Amino acid sequence: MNYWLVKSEPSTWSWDQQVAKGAKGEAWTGVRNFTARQNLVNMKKGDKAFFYHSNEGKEIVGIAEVIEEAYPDPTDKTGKFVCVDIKADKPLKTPVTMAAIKADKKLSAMALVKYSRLSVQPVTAEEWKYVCKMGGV
DNA sequence: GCCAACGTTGGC
DNA sequence: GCCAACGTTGGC
Repeated sequence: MNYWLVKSEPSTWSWDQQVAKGAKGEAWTGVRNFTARQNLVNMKKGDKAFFYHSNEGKEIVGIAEVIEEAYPDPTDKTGKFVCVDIKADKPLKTPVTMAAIKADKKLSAMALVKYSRLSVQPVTAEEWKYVCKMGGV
């Protein structure tokens, strides 16, 4: 099992919208970056991903699960990019903010801090456990 | 709304 | 295949 972090601006696609989709989930489309694309390709069914709100909130708000592995992104006319399907798993009791992550030595090496522009990032098992604990999950 | 960081594009 | 220019992202 691998862990990931996906980012979305709530004005474009929010955690609440993801939750509303329920168990059938939703395609995670719109990735137009090769590094992020590679991470999508590496996702396996059953992997978990933090759901991060950028711009508004700037915090990890929930946990999603990969329910369909990478396939061509229907919103990409060039055919170069892919998407996966994810469903909302559970929310964090306490959202973990960017400020909290930056302030914590254990998390200061997270891709979220180092590569803030990357929209799909890997998360280590240690980081995963630690953030879950911070989030009260 | 500004600006730094960085990925992508295209000319050579 | 290098590198400058450009565009986009996202924190502040």
